[in-house]
Amino acid sequence: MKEQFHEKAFEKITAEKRERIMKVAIHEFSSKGYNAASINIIARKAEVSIGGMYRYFKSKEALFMTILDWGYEILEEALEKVIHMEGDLFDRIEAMFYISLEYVRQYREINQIYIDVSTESLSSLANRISLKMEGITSKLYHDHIREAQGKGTVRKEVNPGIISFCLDNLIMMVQFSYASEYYTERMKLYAGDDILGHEEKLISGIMDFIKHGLLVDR
Amino acid sequence: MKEQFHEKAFEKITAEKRERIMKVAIHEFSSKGYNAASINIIARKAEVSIGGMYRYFKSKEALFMTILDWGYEILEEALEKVIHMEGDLFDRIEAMFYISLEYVRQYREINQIYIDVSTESLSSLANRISLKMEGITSKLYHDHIREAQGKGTVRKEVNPGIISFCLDNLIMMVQFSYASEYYTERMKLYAGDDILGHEEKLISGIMDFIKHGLLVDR
Amino acid sequence: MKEQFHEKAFEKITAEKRERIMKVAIHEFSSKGYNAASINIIARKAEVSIGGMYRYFKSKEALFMTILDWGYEILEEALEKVIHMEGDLFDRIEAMFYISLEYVRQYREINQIYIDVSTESLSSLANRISLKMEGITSKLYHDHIREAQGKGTVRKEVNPGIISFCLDNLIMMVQFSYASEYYTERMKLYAGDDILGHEEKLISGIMDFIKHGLLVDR
Amino acid sequence: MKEQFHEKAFEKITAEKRERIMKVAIHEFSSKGYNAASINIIARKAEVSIGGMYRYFKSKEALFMTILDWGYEILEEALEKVIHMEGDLFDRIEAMFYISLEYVRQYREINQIYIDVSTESLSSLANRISLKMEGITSKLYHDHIREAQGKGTVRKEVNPGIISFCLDNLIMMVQFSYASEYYTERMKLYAGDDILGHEEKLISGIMDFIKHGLLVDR
DNA sequence: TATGAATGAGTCTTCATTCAT
DNA sequence: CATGAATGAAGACTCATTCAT
Repeated sequence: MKEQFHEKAFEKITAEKRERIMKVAIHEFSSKGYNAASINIIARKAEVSIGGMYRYFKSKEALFMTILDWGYEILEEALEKVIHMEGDLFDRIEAMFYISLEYVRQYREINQIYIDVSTESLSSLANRISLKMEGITSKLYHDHIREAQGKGTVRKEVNPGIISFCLDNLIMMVQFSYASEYYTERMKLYAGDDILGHEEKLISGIMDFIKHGLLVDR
Repeated sequence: MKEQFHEKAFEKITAEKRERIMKVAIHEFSSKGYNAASINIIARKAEVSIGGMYRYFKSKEALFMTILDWGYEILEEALEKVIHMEGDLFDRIEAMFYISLEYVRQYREINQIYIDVSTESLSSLANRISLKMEGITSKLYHDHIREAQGKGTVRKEVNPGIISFCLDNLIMMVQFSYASEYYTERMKLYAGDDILGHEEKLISGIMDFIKHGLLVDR
Repeated sequence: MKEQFHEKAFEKITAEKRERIMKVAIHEFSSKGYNAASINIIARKAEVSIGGMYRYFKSKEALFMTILDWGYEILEEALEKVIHMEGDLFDRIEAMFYISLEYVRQYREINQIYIDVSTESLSSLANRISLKMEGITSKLYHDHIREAQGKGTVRKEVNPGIISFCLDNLIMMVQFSYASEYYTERMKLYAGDDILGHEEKLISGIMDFIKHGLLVDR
Repeated sequence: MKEQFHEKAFEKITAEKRERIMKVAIHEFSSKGYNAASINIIARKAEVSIGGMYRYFKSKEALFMTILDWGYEILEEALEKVIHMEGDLFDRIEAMFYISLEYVRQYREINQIYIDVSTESLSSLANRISLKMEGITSKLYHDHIREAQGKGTVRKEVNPGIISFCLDNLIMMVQFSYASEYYTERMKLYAGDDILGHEEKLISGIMDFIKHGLLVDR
């Protein structure tokens, strides 16, 4: 039974209105951050009365959580594909890169919000939700690394935990780099100004690094 | 000629007072985030008059920038060691990990603030400052990777830009993982609960991955 | 022809629903006070639609008045007994004490609301209702004091008006003392912590005082 | 060391301003009750900025408590006279009536606020303060009743606790009757419409009742 | 008749900034 | 120079009441 952060009233309004509210709210939170975002402004921009807003969401936090949750649901769906796909460890990792990229392209603002959430100041509740997802992917990496070690393709000395950490770091940073302007600039600084628009090159470069890092020496 | 974010008056007060203000401000910004932090509270806690605060810093933003700047100066000093150290690429990378770790341990709160800054919502000016540093390290990686390729130790196919990006991502994420509670939890999820306190193991695991990822096949 | 504060619609609903609304409303008003009480919350808790609420009562005030009225009706019934009982002045006074006690025990929350009403801030209309009752009892005292003076049992110098006032004050304060926590504490301060549960002692002590105060010297 | 409910800043402003704020606040609280009173309105009427208000008082509650406290201090001073006066029990009781009357005439609105405070809904903290005073007077009555019993003037059977309770009830109700319109109406109902302006008659009537109620039979 | 969605003025409170002293 | 009093716009949130369905 899923935890709900919005009130039932939010489900009863027209899809158009619901989406308008979410869109405006996501934009407000992503561009100003949780604290500076204003419910009153969101209400005005979404052409909803303030009282209405509070019928849909008990509090500012509830609205924020609803957004986080919605974003994770979408990401979860996307990850389902990786979980059930065929192929070896590296196929999956590569798929993860492309899915992350796809996700950030479609939902850039949501991704910016996630970066915010990782901030010390945001409520631990938000943190916990946000970690749910990581639990799934970490297990995914672990299992497939072990499996590959069993098959003899990945080096025995490799520590699955530490490598999972590295892999997710690499993927997450690519995602961040496409989500926030700051990280985009940073990526351009390292990988070159022309990296934008050449994502396959970026990913194949990283995959090459990963494969050599993990595969048994030939 | 360095950009200054504080007023000259700030330089004229006693070092003790200056440090007290910085300490209190850093704590306030790191624990509450930029928006929720309050200049009035900082002034009160630092036992400085509000008027004084505004004589030292034109605005809340200026105080924030001063903190960022100060943090980067310290980091810069630390990085100087890596730039001038002897040893090969991998020695330097490893040194970077340890220096980052040392830095985050000594200046945890500053590091939390940097995480905040990478957020979309904080002014692009802050972003620019924060990127200064990355410029230096990216060049460092680039140069040494090329050098190592020249010597024949690192594989020719390796793209120095992309790998620089990967290396810094790995280092930065270790740093984040020790700075913010959120990222600490995440690291434990991937690398195991007992990773805290076993930093050499973590770093040697990552270094092993990096070396295999870059070295020519034996 | 009784003044009605509710709409006719309120009489057409089932007794069960009517009582549920009254019960919830009494609880809300007594625990939060008139201003802080919320019609919307009362509606929700009583499982009545807001629109319904406003069909039964024109306004928050009308609901409040209905409650007051209902409470007085019950008290009135109880007082009927005293009016028609046999016995002398003092029997009646004592009966008043016991009836008040019984009333406050059964309808504690209503009594708390009456305390509220005596407050300057509540509308003068509410005040008028609340005074209806006092008119009856004051006449009761007057008449019986005069009668007793006629019979020679009560001292001639006694001013019936002033003594009525005193008697009702003593009775009302006992009632208040059992209705509100504040007045309970106060009573314990004066009459001793162990007075609760020893109401006969309290009342007989007061009656002794009253009798000596009024009776002709023997 | 007295508990302070206002901020130090409140002591530093001019007496004129301080009194203006108190006067306006007392009027607002007494006429609307705690919940309906608005700090913003108080600020506007007292010609103080909202921010200013909050520099003087941490919260609405703090302002309210400051008022309560101030009222009690004045009452306390007045009661000092009774404590240190010469005369027997009845002289003191009579003095209490006159002091209460004087107090309510000078500080009618404060007295209305006290009536409010005894309401169930107001914070227990306010209640505690408000009970401080009663502690003093209850002891006063107790002691003097016992003393009079020792001297043989007051009947032995009289229970000092219960009688203290009665005495204070009678005094308090006179006070209430001059403080709130509701209680004034009620008093007129019992003691006659012409009782206003004939306070000596009222008090001597009550005193007669009390004396006969307590003195040994002659 | 009955519902409950919608409204928006108004509540308490915070805080960056200014400026008279 | 230095202080800290003063400002008031803005924020999250509540609630009596209306009205379309």
